[in-house]
Order: sequence, then structure tokens, then C-alpha cells
Amino acid sequence: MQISPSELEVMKVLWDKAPQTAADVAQQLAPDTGWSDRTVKTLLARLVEKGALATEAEGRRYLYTPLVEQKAYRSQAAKAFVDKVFGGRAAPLVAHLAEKEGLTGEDIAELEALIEELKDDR
Amino acid sequence: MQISPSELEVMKVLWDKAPQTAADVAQQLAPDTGWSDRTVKTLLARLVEKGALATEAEGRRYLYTPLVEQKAYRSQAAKAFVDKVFGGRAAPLVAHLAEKEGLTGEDIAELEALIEELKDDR
DNA sequence: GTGACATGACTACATGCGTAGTCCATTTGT
DNA sequence: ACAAATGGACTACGCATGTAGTCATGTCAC
Repeated sequence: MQISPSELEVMKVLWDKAPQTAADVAQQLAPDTGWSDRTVKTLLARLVEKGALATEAEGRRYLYTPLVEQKAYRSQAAKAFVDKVFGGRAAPLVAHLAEKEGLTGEDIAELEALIEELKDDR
Repeated sequence: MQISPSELEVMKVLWDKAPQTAADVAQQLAPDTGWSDRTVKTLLARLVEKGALATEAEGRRYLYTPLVEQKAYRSQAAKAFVDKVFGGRAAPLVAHLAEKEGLTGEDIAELEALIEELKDDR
């Protein structure tokens, strides 16, 4: 299952809090995206069709809940990205992020702790 | 400028060795992709149109050379990906890769060295 | 020099995506 | 009770992309 960039924005809102109605989601997206509620509804419908969201009728409306967890999505997306762009090697990816000033001191500290943990695991 | 997944495969071949003719590129892609030479030529033409490749006439044929460097592409793609999926934070990305067994012991060692280097830089 | 083949230019077409609009039913305010 | 608003279902439409096909022409073998 493929989640498009726009659809991802919708998922993010629902990962943050669920369940929510279409109107709720649209309202949270509007400031950043300028999308009309029609657009958001279309994206929601496509996500339901794809099996990424579940609906639950609440009266005349639907409440939407993610079926795909953010963690699972991220893992899958990260792996696909590293495979596609970096030939499956993660280290060069981190190197590139570092160069582009994409890493703050905090990031580096976090990564260091993470690496320590990974080393301990084996 | 946006390079699509299929186009990326073409770029990879030319990043590996350039310049090359359309026939060369098609031949290298065929085993993995099954694409006809027509398809590869279309992708090459689109990449030229996008400014990602330069052409140089060699007799009646073209020689294709990347204008976009792999390093630049990777940096841009990595940043865009981390921003889109991980809210700009690199550490969670690495954590996810690690969990999915996406990281070998070698990767971890490499990352550790990299982190040391980053720390020294500041 | 003529036919076979290679090559670039142009065209094609289905699918996914971004971004809504329309239609109809239901709820709600007065 | 009736109009207005709200909500889902269906429809729309242009652009990017994946994946070629056709055409015209230049080259090479003989």
C-alpha cells in the first residue's frame, strides 16, 4: 500500500489524535495547506479505500482512525528510501544529513546514545 | 527539479559511469527492470528536459552525462525525506532503520565513527 | 546504391495524484 | 415545518509517471 505525500499529511493528523471527524482533520490541515474540506475528504476516502484508515459511524458522520501505525509506516518508508537512494546503506545517509547541517548537536547526542544501545544489543 | 523513481534508476547507471549512450544505459538496466530500450530513451529524454542530464552529440547519437551529482541528489533527497516523514529529526530515522534489521554490525561501526567525527567538528 | 538496422523525435495511453465541484440526504436553528 | 448548513458519494480534470509504439532519417554491409 502506497501513501502519497498529501495523504501522509492527513495520516499525521490522525496519528496525533484519533479518532477524529473529517471536519476536525480538515480544520487542522487548513492553516498549513490551504486545502478545502472537499480535498481533505477525498484524501480520507482514498486512505480508507487503501486500508490505511478505518471508519466508524458516529451518527451521520464518520470517525476516522489509523489502521497503519506511524511506527510501521516510518520503518517501511525508511527502509524503502535507504534502499532506493542509498543502495541499502544507512551510514552514508546519516553522513549526508550531517553535511547538510541537517543534524543539530542534540541530534548527534541522540544518535550517539542510540549507537551505544545498538552496540550493547549485540 | 523532481527525479522520479524510474528516472533515478537511469541516473544511477550514469552516475556509475559517464558519458554513455542510450543503448549502453538500456543494456545495463534491462536485466533488472525488463524495460525496453524505448522506455529508457523516454526516461533519458525526460531527464534531459528536466536538466538532470547533458547530451553531447557523438556522430548520430547522443552521449549522456549527469548534470546533477549523486551527492547533491542524495543530500537533497535525504533532507526532504527526513522532513516529510520524520519531522526533520534524523535520530528517529536511524532508530527505525536499526529496528528493521536494516543496520549491519558494519553499519553500526561506521555510524559510530561518523558520530565521533561529528562531535570533533564542533 | 539499396535494404536492414539503429537512433532520435514525437505520440500514446492507462494510472495515480492534487485539488476540488456537484448531488443528495440529513440535521439543526428558528 | 422549512431553509440552511453539513456530510458522505460520486464525478472531474489536468499533470506526472510508467511503459511503450510509430515515424523519419542516417548509417552500414554488401
